[in-house]
This record gives sequence, C-alpha cells and structure tokens, in this order.
Amino acid sequence: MTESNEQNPIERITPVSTVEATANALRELILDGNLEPGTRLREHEFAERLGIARHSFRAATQILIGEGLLRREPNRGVEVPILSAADVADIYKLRAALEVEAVRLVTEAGVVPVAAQRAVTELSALGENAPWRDVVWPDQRFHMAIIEASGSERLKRAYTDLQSEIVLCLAQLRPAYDQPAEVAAEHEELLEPIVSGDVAAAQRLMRAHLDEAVENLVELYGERSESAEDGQA
Amino acid sequence: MTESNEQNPIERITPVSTVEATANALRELILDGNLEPGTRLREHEFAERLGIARHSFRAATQILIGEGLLRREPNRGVEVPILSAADVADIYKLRAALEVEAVRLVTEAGVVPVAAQRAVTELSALGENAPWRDVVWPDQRFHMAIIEASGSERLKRAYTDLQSEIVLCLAQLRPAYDQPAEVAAEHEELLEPIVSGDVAAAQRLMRAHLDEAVENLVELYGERSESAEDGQA
DNA sequence: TCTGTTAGATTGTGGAACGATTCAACAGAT
DNA sequence: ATCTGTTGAATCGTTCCACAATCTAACAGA
Repeated sequence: MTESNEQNPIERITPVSTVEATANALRELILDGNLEPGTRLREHEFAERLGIARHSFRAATQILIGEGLLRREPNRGVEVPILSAADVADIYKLRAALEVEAVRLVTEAGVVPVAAQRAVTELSALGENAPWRDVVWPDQRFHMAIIEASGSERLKRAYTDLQSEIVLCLAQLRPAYDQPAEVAAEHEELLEPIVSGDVAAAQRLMRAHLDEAVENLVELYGERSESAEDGQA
Repeated sequence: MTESNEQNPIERITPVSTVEATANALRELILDGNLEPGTRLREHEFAERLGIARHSFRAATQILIGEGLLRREPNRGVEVPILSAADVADIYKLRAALEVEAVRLVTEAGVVPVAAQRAVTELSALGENAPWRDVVWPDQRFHMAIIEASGSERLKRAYTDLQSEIVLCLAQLRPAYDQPAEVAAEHEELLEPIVSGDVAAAQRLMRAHLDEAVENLVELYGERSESAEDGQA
C-alpha cells in the first residue's frame, strides 16, 4: 500500500457549479448595494441576463433566502428585504450572542487572533477621509477573525450569514464612520484583554462595542425615517 | 374609513407550496431517524415516490441543506450527514452561545418563559421508563421556549436550525436519558434564577447544563466508535 | 495485479409548456 | 361616487423532457 505517500501540495481544484456561481454573483450585487432594497428580482429577466435557466436562478435565490439576503413572497417571487430599525436591533442581539461567546472561547483558549491584529493595522493605515466602505471591510474582517479564531465551524457559519445581513444593513444606511484612527484605536483596545487573557474584560468590552454600534445605527434610522416623512408630506 | 375594524379572528390560511411541503416531509423523515445517516437521496427515486417533479425535490433539498440537515456532494447528490464527536462538540459551542445569551436577555427583561415551565411539568408527569423520545421533545421545547422568550427573531431562527442538528445528532446516538424526574428537576432548577432575576446564576447554570450534556454525548460517541471497531476487527 | 475500456446510472443544467396567481385597468351596479 | 366583477397581461410555481458531464462498477487485456 502507498498510504503513507505525502499529501500532494497541489491546490484542490473546485469547479463551481452554475447555481453556486449565480448565488455568489447575486450576493455581491446585493451587498454592494447595486440592488435597491425592495427590488423584485423577476426570474425570466435575471435568468436571461445571467444566461442561465430559470431553474438555476431559482436554486440560487433559494440559497440567498437561507442566508437572509432575499425574501420570498408567495407567488410574487423574491425581493431584497428592507430592514427596519427593529431588524437592526434584532441582528445585533444575535451578533452579540455570537461574538461575546467567541471572545470567551478565544480568550480562554489563549489563541491570539492574528488576522484581527492585521485588520487593525489596516485600519490605522487609512487616511482621514477614507470612504466608509474602506473602513467597513477591515472592520468586518476584524470581527470575523475573532469568530474564526474560536475554531467553531458552525459559529462561523452562523456569523457569516449574519454578517451578510449586517453589510446589507450598512449598505442601506451608509452610516457616517468615525475617523479611521479612532476606529483602529477602539478595535485595538478590544483586542488587548483577549491577548492578555482577561475573559471578563474582553467580553465586557466587546458587548459595549456592539451596544454602541447598534445605538448609532438605530439613531440613524430615526433620522432617515424623519426625512422620509418629510418627503412624503 | 373602516380602518378601525378589529382584526378578524380567522386563522390566516397558509397554502403550503409543493417544495415547502416536501421540505417539511423530508425534515420529519430525517429527524425521526427514518433515513440512515449516510443515505444518499436519489432524485429520481424520491421525486417519483413523493409524486413531484425532480426540480421540486431539488428545491426542497436546497432548503434542508441550508438548515444543515442534508449535505451536497458535487455530482453525487445529497445525503444525510454523519455527525462526528467533533461535530457534536461544535454544535454545542454554538448552542451555548445562543442559549446563554438568550438566558441573559430573558432574565434581564424580567420575562417569565411560561412555555418552559409547562415543559417542566410535562417532564415531571412522565413515567419512570418513558422512551427517550418522550423525554427529548419536552426537553427541546423547554430550551426553545427560553429562546423564544428572548424575543429575537433571528436568535430563534438560528436556534431552530441548530436544534434540527441537535435532534439529528440525538437520533443517531439514542442516548440513555436519566430518569424523567431527574431531568425535570434539573430543568426546574435552571428556571429558578431566571424568574428571580439573577442573571449571573442563570447563565452559569445554563452553561453547566450544556457542558454536562455535551460531555455525556461525546462520551457516548467514544463507546460507539469502540464497538464499531470491534465490529470491523 | 494493475490499467484502460465500456456501459449503465445519476446528477447538473437547459428549455418548453401550462395552470395558478397577481395586478391593474375598466365596466357595471347600487 | 363608491363598490363590485370582469377581463387580460405578466409572472410565478410546477411538471415533463432532453442531454451532456460525471460517477460507479464490471470487465478485458497487459
């Protein structure tokens, strides 16, 4: 037997199926904000535009529905969900559940989330007037890095889905970010008790960080709905 | 205007689509353990047996894949996943994240999870030699009741998916349960700090409860794999 | 024993068809 | 004038069929 032959270092090729590729393309479209929330995705139109069968498009949307990025209205197809302030609050409840526990797991295990540190340096390298999207991505990566450091596959899966919704929500709100330097400092502070092994402090800080974020977002919703009422009146 | 007419108490009718009904049927099959883990679900066979089109069956499986109840192997269709001890440990990491946070939300809000209390009384009403499944369901309902009491839609959604995996795992293991009376007592104890408003104690107890459960399950896996090796040797 | 080769089964995808549902426009009735 | 049906176009949900790509196992030959 040649069971002991070393693993060939060849990259495992992964042919992406049509529906998978479609799902990825759609996800990108949605998360980049190129699809107005509330937009109805007509099957015939999209299938033709993407050069695929209607069935494949349907399968792709089914995936995104599972991720919370699309919503199906019976007999009316799928559309990009419009998130309310309540949704944001709800999203952040789940987010806190996942992240505070991840922080706990990581800190207790003594794992140092290197990728998170990298994200912080990226943040601090940004100029003063960096567009909000350039701030969002390192920010997301920072938090994802902590989740990944927890080593739980399912925690990561749940968080990945949730992060999609978070980005969707941010894309709809275009929140005003603080100075990148401030953001970087706050995240670095977040990291400190994690590497020093102070579980309680790490959890407390993370929760405060998230509470502050959701507060700002909900406030932003308030402003937006006010101006919306103005527009209607 | 008759906008102020009271809500008619008529039950909202919900015509279930074919794929939805199929997904439900499949879910039940899997969770009841009527489909051996590792079983390959051949499309033609199942579509014919269920009297639906192959496409509809495909759409249904896509839903269950999103819930973690089926796994897709490229070009080999879908099959019931076989959970390892590592999977169980992983499942319980996520479970702890969700439940400990739910306990926190519920306790802080001062909400009394009545449905959970009902589940406890159901448990205590069981006879000594109740089959494990009769114990599992009130147990699951107890925990789901706490999740629901948290009032977070997404927390519930995440937990619902996870609970499916838990049940799948239990179905594969057929764990030996303690006396129903003991189980009832432990859960009642779990409820106590929640209603009295002691957040820290409530979280601590819940975590201990879950830790103990996962420990037992992993141990059970050890025994099972031993006997499996015996069988092969 | 190892290596093609071949045939059958199954999946992945596309395409046509058709009933059911939605929606808007419009006509008729109270 | 408001409410109630009707009609028709657009779209969805589902089925059936076709076919290339892939997998699997059996088999023949070196």
